[in-house]
Amino acid sequence: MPHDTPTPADQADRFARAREVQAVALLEDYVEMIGDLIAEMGEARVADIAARMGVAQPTATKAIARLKREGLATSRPYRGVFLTDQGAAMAERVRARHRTVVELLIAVGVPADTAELDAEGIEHHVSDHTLRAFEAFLAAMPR
Amino acid sequence: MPHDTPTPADQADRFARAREVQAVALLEDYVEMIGDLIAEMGEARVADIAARMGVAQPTATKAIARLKREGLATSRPYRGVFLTDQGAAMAERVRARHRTVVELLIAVGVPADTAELDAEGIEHHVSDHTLRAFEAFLAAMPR
DNA sequence: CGCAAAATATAGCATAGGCTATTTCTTCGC
DNA sequence: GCGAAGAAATAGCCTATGCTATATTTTGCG
Ligand SMILES: [Mn+2]
Ligand SMILES: [Mn+2]
Ligand SMILES: [Mn+2]
Ligand SMILES: [Mn+2]
Repeated sequence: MPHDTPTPADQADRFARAREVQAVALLEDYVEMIGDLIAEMGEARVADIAARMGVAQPTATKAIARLKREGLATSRPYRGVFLTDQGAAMAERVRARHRTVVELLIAVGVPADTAELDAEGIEHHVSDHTLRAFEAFLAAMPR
Repeated sequence: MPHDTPTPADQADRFARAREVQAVALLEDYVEMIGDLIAEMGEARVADIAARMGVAQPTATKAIARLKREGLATSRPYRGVFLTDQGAAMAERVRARHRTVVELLIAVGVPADTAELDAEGIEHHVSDHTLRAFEAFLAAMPR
């Protein structure tokens, strides 16, 4: 039977899932980037975080407050930001997924710069199941 | 030169792009779905829109107000919702992209139901450039 | 018809995520 | 060591997107 129309409830579930993903996407991006900053510069300062996210400094401060609230980061006033074990684990996972998504896009013919641009949004919606499929596809690639 | 680290400004632009995409994603989903409802049922009622989006009815009403504000839909109180030419054109585009994304996912080995689930979020971040690459990849497929 | 039920709109509330302007703290150079 | 500059925090504002509770309008039926 070729592509049934999904039931309204099915479709509602899909949209709900997309909304949930969206709610954590920002946290994922911050955590990944804070990890990068610590790796590159030894510390993650609010000003650098804001610059890389392309937001105003108070916006970054507010996001960091949320990271702390959710147990992903720590910080003390006027000091840098650090990842908790949980935050570091998320950063690791998110970074690996980001790489895989970019590679998959390139593998199907997307130019590298476009792949990077689109991956920044796409990555958050790639489920574990899909990620494994991407990995298998890349592993099976000629070249 | 293998994958330079992007400059902070480059990365900021990528995040900014992802934020812009996100701002129109909801409109795209509503417009596509309103188009579906009109095609299937002859009209799009607020209650059906809310049910398919998986949100409360006032949430749908509010989203419809935004569609109207942005020139994508029309409606009169207590009557159904209609798409403007602009809204119908967006629905068409979004529906085609949705299909292509699902097909691409399936083509690289993602199970159909997972593909549908992930595509609902992914689609919005697929640029025209990437979409064309997907189409080319699918066209070149054996089978 | 005429009224109850269903559909829709409205009111009012919350959170996330943006912003600018201002205050407060830290750092650094003299 | 002190004062200016720089960094971070805070205050206060806005919009988008959710929600529940309630009012209003339309519809269908006896
Ligand atoms: Mn991202
Ligand atoms: Mn990323
Ligand atoms: Mn969607
Ligand atoms: Mn869609």
